[in-house]
Amino acid sequence: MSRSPVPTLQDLALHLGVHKSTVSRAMDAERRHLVAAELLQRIEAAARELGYRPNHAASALSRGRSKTVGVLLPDITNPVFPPILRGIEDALDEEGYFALLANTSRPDNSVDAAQVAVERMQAQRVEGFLVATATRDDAWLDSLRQSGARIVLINRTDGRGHLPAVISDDMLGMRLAVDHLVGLGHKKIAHLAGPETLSTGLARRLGFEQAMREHGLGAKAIACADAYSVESGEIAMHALLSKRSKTQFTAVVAANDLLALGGLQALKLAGLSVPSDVSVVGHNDMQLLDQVNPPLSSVRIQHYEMGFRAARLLIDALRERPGSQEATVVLRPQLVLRASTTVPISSPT
Amino acid sequence: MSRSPVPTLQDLALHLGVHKSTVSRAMDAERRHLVAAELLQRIEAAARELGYRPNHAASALSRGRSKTVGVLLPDITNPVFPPILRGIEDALDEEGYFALLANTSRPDNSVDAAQVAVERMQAQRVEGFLVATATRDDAWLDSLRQSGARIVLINRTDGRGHLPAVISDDMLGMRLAVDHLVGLGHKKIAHLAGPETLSTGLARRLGFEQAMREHGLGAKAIACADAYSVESGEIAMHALLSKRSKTQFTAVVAANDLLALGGLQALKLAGLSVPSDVSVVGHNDMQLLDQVNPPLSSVRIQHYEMGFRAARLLIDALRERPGSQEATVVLRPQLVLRASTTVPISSPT
DNA sequence: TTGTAGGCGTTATCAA
DNA sequence: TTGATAACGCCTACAA
Repeated sequence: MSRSPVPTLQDLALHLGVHKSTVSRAMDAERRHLVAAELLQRIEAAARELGYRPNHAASALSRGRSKTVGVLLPDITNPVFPPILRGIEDALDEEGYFALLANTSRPDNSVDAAQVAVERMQAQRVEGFLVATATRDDAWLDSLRQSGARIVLINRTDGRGHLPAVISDDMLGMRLAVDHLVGLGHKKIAHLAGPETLSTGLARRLGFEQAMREHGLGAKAIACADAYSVESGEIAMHALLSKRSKTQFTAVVAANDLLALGGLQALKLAGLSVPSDVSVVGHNDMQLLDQVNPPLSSVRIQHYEMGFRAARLLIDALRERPGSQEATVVLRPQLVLRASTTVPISSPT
Repeated sequence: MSRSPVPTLQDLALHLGVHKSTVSRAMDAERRHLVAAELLQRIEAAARELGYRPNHAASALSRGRSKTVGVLLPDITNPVFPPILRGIEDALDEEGYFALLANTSRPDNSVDAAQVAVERMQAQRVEGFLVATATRDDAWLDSLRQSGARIVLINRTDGRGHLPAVISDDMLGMRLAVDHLVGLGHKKIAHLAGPETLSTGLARRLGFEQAMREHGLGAKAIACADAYSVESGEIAMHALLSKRSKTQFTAVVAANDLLALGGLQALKLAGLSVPSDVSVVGHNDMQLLDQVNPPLSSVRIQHYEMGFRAARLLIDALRERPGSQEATVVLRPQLVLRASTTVPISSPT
């Protein structure tokens, strides 16, 4: 039968007694119309029969497009990223692209993990990058940009706004949370802030402060967690509680659900109950938040949509569709109310 | 300077006044020693200077190896898969491989999503497949196998054991749960089973039944959920409760944490408290299980390890390292005790 | 130790 | 509408 395990265009051509470039044309939707209808039929039949599979590497080499993009994220194990990735892949899939994924946060040499990943991706000739690594130290990102790579950021912007990005309106998210609590009657509201090295940590803290200002309230009670984790949230909440006699807060807005969860534990330990003593609002609305006790109110972010839109933006840019080039898309978050917020107690214990 | 945006071996060779095959050799760790030390230095310097990046498509075409494997899973959004994927990628990374990912469960044409994905991957000339789609209807898998593709299954085996796989010992997992409950004094134990169409659903149910048999206990109270979801768990638990006057169970083992969570809700609704009225054990030990109320005991599965080992197995097979060829690796689960189990009440209400 | 020649499978550009 | 030819960038003989 066929000499190689998987037949090539040449094999097909030989089999049919036509030239391989004719077969090549028949395989390409864009140029198929140049082939006689009857021949086209025969070619397609033969392709099916012999089990022809296009060789992507050859095509990539020949036309210089790999139909592949690099995706950089810290750790797919972090629950915010799966929906983002799913969105990315669904969008890529529609256009016949594949994602090459790299988890850049590694236990060992976390420093240049991103660098190394980028280089491997460049060897694969990815056509662009989707960067969701959310950290604000972007030395490698800068050099990547300067090398002329196409980049779309996800869930954060670069300092100077040079790069297109798809982000959530973090300021608005915090405003929604604060507005809700103020609407319930809270005046002393604390903030469990995320690390300032992360753009979300910073933006949400600023959003909190601004929202409080808009209501004419002070934003004194702020504790910064040094990571988005339950443990850090618990520690930060302890810090907040130690000053509570001064600040007298009756509600807490956390920069992240994990922090809120940690905060919940610290509150319980301190003998305070949620929401009757202290109301709590999280951020991200990650899965299973409705299963904790009490079910946690949270600011929901459109993770899937972020990924999807970012991938579309990148692909459009690769096609040089004008107008989508330098865009930054800002998605609206939404407050999801559950059982962790209520009217404030008359006076804090 | 260089004529193309990214220089090729040829460009480097010209720049240095040597032949491109010499440069090629210098770039390959395996053949670097064939190049004069001093020349090697110059080549490396020039490569850095001109910003040379190997073109993967070209080398893939030339040597017929894409350094790429396909990963099929239902949905990265399902919390069991991120650690598996992370394990896969860490293992692939070590060997310079990339994963091409496909989420095969799609809202629309879920039937042949896997087929389509496989074909796209074959066009990319993936060297093998890691299949974690856990469903037991494997028509496409069969044909894939027969086409001679290298495959390693994750978290399930095929019916006839034709394919190497990395799985968790589901029977043992259930035994751990049952042993624990029996040790506490429970005799009437119910099972919240998963869908029988999934290998894990079936295996865990069988494991449950066998474990009960070993203790001389009957396994009558079993309700099958039709999906691994909180809602299905709640429904199945309602079914169990409706017969409770007959079965009088004092403990429940769930095939999955989500089912257990749904079960928890149904129990609460029925006015039963966990663990004082009914003990509950989940399965998978997914994240945040320690945050629910009460913190759920669960059978922990080595997800990351499953992914890592499976990827290694595949790579080894690709290298035809003997002995690793047809292996099936069975990993041991572990019971993680939290607050959802205790001694049975003297007589069920 | 280095150079030469040919090919991997596809696409692009002409020419017929 | 089809065929011929030459890339694409790298690798692998083999020759020097």
